[in-house]
Amino acid sequence: MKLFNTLSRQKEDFVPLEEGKVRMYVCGPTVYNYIHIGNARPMIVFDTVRRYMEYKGYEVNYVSNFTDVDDKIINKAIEEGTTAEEVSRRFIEECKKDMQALNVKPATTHPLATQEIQGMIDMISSLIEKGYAYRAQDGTVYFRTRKFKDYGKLSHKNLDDLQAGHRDIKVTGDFKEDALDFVLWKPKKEGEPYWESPWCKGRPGWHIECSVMSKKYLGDEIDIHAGGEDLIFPHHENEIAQSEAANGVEFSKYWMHNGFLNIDNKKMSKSSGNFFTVREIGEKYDLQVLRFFMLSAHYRSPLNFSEELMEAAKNGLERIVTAAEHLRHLLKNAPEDGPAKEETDLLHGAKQYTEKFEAAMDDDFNTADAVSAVFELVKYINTSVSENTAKETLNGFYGQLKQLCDVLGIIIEKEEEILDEEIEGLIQERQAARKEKNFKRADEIRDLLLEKGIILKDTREGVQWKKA
RNA sequence: GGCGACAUAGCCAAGCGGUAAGGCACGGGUCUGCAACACCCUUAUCAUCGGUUCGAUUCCGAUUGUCGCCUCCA
Repeated sequence: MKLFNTLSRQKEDFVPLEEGKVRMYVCGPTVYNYIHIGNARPMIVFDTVRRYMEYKGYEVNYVSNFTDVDDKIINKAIEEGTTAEEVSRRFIEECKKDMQALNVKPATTHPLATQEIQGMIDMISSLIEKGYAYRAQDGTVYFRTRKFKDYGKLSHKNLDDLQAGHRDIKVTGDFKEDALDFVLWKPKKEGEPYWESPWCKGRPGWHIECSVMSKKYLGDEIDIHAGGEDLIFPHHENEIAQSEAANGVEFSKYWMHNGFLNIDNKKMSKSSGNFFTVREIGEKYDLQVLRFFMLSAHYRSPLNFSEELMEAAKNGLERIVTAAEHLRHLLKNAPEDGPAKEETDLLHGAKQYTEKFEAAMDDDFNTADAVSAVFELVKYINTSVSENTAKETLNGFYGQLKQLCDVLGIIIEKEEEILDEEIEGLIQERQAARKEKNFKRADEIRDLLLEKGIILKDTREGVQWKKA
């Protein structure tokens, strides 16, 4: 299995620190609102990475935080006349609902920044002891960036260029030793939540949270650290500096970053008005469609979002789900006797698609290619099965399709839905009408059912129905 | 200004040295009472210019265009 490591800017073979196990940390959202569809990309992408690792037999310890203390949360709380704690608690719950609808598996641990303050204080103290951090006269604690020799190794920047870039926007009036130094602990302002610390009443800087939570739940050294590409600098660069300075070992072996989701080829932003929450999209589409859409491109490429593309994704997903439905339908009346030789051969021939799928995923999680393997399998199945296909064969196809879709987090298995008596009766009546060639009545009933959200299909093997 | 990414059919998107996967949409057809589903057929020389090579979409250089990071935005 190869993955692209931002650190080396190359695809590298994945070799875990510990045989058969993966320790993975993904930077989670700041919970001051419903998550937007840009937040959903890393969630979906790295959930898929995790699923594939598990498919390959790794035991994955997957940690993803919620940043629940931050200026934006505090502002929201002030706006609503409530507490930051209430705001973050509420949106964590809402976020979890969205994640469930996107079929993102819950992390092994979802730590909260506010629950890990002591660990942060400990790490900051240790950094001060080692000379990597200092307390300024206003109580702010800064990281001494230039002291950390490897600073810039992830984002491939050198400090002097950074300094030059900063010159025109350099903020004066603070107590930093150097413009590049970043905040580890900041003093509270009036009305803000705060914690006691050796330096002042205040709260942690953003970067220290992830370093601490990663250390606590995964250890000093981890396999994979992931997040959006915008986090490379400064967030992840700073995490590396903090963790490696404090722990004395390499923080993360591999760094993975997803490309951005754009709207009409522009970066999504509230100020531009091209901003969608997952919740909003969910009103119009099953969020499975959003997930499927996100997997249609490579995770490192920018991905454009539009209504047209969602429609295309919806139709494509439908094709896969329909094939699965068809198999389940056939399975109800399938012959029990063992499969003929030809069928066994067909089943065997289908293995090539699983191989193609795995090859794609092994190559830096090429989900676009993996999805195409699923489509090819669907076509293969559609042309291979009929009402005469043996149960065992159908089960074989179904199992294979399901296995691949499970890796992608695409749900093809629906709970057996129960029709109510009225609808059941209408379907029966329509069948009777069709038998008598009373097609007018048959079509009336079909339209009626459509209004009730039931779509009928008359197949060679009988009537199929599904919810619209 | 510094660093980086990308440019493949109407749209989306793989491939990355040996003459272009897959999906959506469109058109034609088979099946079906019709519809839907499914199946079959049809649709590209890979931004431009140069170079390397027996051979390049795939490597190198230049040009044009788009985008991102350098601002606690995933």
